Amino acid sequence: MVKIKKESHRQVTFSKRRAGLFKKASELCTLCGAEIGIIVFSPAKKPFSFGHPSVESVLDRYMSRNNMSLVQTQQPQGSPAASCELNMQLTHILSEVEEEKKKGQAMEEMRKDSVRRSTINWWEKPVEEMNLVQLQEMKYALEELRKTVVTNMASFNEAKDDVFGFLDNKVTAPPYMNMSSGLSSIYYANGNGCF
Amino acid sequence: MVKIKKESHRQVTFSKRRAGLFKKASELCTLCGAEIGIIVFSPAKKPFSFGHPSVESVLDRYMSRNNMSLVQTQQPQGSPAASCELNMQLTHILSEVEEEKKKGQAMEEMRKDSVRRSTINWWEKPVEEMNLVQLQEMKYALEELRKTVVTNMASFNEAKDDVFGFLDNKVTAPPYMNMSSGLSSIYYANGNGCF
DNA sequence: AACTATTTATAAGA
DNA sequence: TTCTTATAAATAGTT
Repeated sequence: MVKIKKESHRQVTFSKRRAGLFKKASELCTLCGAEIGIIVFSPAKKPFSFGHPSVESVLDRYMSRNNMSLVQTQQPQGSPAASCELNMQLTHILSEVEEEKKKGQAMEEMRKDSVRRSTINWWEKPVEEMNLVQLQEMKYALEELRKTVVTNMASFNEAKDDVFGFLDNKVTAPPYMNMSSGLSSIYYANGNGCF
Repeated sequence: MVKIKKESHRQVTFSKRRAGLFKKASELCTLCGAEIGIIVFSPAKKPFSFGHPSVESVLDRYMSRNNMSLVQTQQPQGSPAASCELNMQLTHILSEVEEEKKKGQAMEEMRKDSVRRSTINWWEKPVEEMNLVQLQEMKYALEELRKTVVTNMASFNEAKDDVFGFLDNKVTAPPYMNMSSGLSSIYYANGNGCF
C-alpha cells in the first residue's frame, strides 16, 4: 500500500475513506459506549474532526491524564531509521518466506511425480540443491532479524519504563451524549469550516 | 444499531473494531498522506490512541488552529508505535514460520515414505546426506527464531502490562495484515495507548 | 484465537 | 460529486 500519486484520485479516496473512518468511529461509540475523538488533516491540510461526545471533551480528558504526569523527560528515542531498516528486513524476509512457501508447493508436486514414476527422490537431484542454498540464505536472514529485534525490543522497553512509569491516574467521565440519532449528530465541526 | 448489552461480547467487539478503526486510519495516512490523531476511551475508560506522525503533532496543530489553550506537552516520540507495528509484523511472520515448520515436518514424513519404497537408502549417498543436514539446520534455525520471537513478545507484553496496565489487549497481528505492501508506513504514537 | 458466513467498504467507471 | 457494481475487507457468530 503506497501513497496514491494522482491528485484527483487521491482526493476522492481521501473523502471516501474519511467518511468511512468516521462511520466506523460512530459505530464503535454506539455499539460499545466508547468515547472517541478524531482529528484528520487532509493532504491539502484541511482539518476534519469527529467527536463523541465531543472532540473537546475527549481531548480534555486525554490531556488531563497526560499533563499532570508529564514532567519532561525529553529523551532521544528509538530511531525511526532503525525501525525503517527493520521494516526493510522484515519485508525482505517475508518475501523469502513467501518464496519458500511456493517452493514448498512445487516440491510437493515434484514429490508426487517422483512417487508416481517410482524414480529416485526429488531432493536427490542437483536442481534442488539450488533451493537449499536459498534455504541457507533465509536462515541467515532470520538470524539477522532476530538480532535486530532483540536490540529494538530492549531499547523500547527501556525507554518506555523511563518515560511512562506514571500512568496510574484515573479520570472521571465527562457527560455522556446520546449517539443514537444518526451520523450527522456526532460530526462536530471545529469552527474552522471542517465537515 | 444499539449498544451491545452483554459485557464480554461488547469487550470483544470493542477490541476488534478499535483495531479495525486504527487500521483504517493508517491506510488513510498511507494512501493519501493525511495526518491523523485518534483518541479512544474504552467502555472501561481505558485510553487508546493512534497518531501519525504523532498524536501530539496533530493535536497541537488542531488546537493552534482553533485558538484553544494548550499546555504544551512535548512527548517523546518514536518507538512505541513502531514497536507495536513491529510486533504485529513479527506475529505475522511467526505464523508464516510456523507454517513452514509444518511443511518441513510434512516433507520429512514424505521423505521417510519415499525411503521406505526406495531400493537405495538416502544415507548411502553423500550428496543427499548433505541435503538432509541442511534441512535439519534449517528446521533448527526456524525453531530457534520462533523461541526468540515468542520470548521477545512475551516480555514486551509483560512490560506493557506493567506500564500500560490499562491496555486490555495483547499485541497480535491481524490475519489480514498484508506484509508485502504495508511496511513502509510507520506510525508514531505517544506510547500512551499505542494500539 | 481461528474460522467462515455475511455484511460492509471501497475502487473504478459512468 | 453521486451512482453503480465487482471486488476486497471487516466483522459477528461460532467453535
